[in-house]
Amino acid sequence: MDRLSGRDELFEVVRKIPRGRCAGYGALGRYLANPVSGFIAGKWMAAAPSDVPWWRVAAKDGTLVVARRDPQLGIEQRRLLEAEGVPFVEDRVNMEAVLWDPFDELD
DNA sequence: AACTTGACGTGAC
DNA sequence: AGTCACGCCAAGT
Repeated sequence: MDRLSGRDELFEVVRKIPRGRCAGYGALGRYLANPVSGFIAGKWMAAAPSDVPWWRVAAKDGTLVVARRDPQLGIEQRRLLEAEGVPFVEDRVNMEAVLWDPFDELD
């Protein structure tokens, strides 16, 4: 009713991820008024508008999921993250260092 | 206009 | 370690 569609609400949450931090799909989906699985959250992220920091979303273990279907985009995501000072281990984000959970912020 | 298909995970078993 | 259920929506046919 007076709430955004789950997808739009997800984008709102992604906008709140601070610079230099990174969140997992599952955590984001769980935070919504109507929680969804990480699977669904991922699908919604595929349609993320340009004004949301989509690159600050990765799999829980730090994998840049987008690289799976578009290696080029994966490279760009890594570049954007490193530009914010996000540390990498091999080809993954060091999630322990930068993990952002919306429940921790209680914005 | 109805139906099918594809789309950036995660944890439980 | 492999399989499976979970649940949404838009573009194409």
